[in-house]
Amino acid sequence: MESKFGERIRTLRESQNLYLRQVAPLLEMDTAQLSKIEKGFRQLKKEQIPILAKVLKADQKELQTLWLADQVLDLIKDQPNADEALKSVSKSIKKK
Amino acid sequence: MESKFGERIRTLRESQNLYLRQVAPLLEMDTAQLSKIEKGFRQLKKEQIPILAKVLKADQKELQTLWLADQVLDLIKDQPNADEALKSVSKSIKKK
DNA sequence: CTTACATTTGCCAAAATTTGACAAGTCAAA
DNA sequence: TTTGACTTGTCAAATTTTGGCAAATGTAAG
Repeated sequence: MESKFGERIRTLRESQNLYLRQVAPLLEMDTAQLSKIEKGFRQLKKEQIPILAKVLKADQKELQTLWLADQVLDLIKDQPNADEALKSVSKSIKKK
Repeated sequence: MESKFGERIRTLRESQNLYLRQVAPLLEMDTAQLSKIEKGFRQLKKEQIPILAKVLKADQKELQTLWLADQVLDLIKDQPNADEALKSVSKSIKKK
């Protein structure tokens, strides 16, 4: 599946010697779900990012960025003209 | 709602003096749906872009790019760090 | 004002997708 | 061969998206 966000939170979790079993309940899910999230098979709800950032003592902004990049990547994968579309989007948001 | 894709196909349709009633059946939908698509309340299925490009004598690549940009824009709107996430995605796809 | 016709809007149920929960599975260490 | 961490598969529930219809709106003509 491939997920930068998932890889990152797994690294963070492991570096703090936390088990899925310990983290999952704080996000109100079971270990199976969190495992899938770390492997990129499921998405964490964006509202849960701040909670996870706190639990993992991570920078919330970093996780939000990784999370969003994963979503975008998933959307555009296999799409033609993806790079051009991205450029145009970048312009659009700068105009806001 | 705001949709570059919708605005574009409406312009194309009108410039050729076609009615929703004439175009919608070619996409196997009713006028209400196509109206919503042009106004950005609904999304055209990406598989239908080539059909529409042909009907409207438009450049398929142009429509695909507009369509994808709309999808991305919808995904990232109101998200923090959107520009940073986009940058990172651009890098990712160049590595493929 | 009435008709005609293009478009829009609102609503609801059907279809599709995502999610949550659980059970069973793998794997490594002891 | 037992234990504990993690993974995988399945299935129904929940959520989101879609399709279709009917009624509303807008506009131009008669």
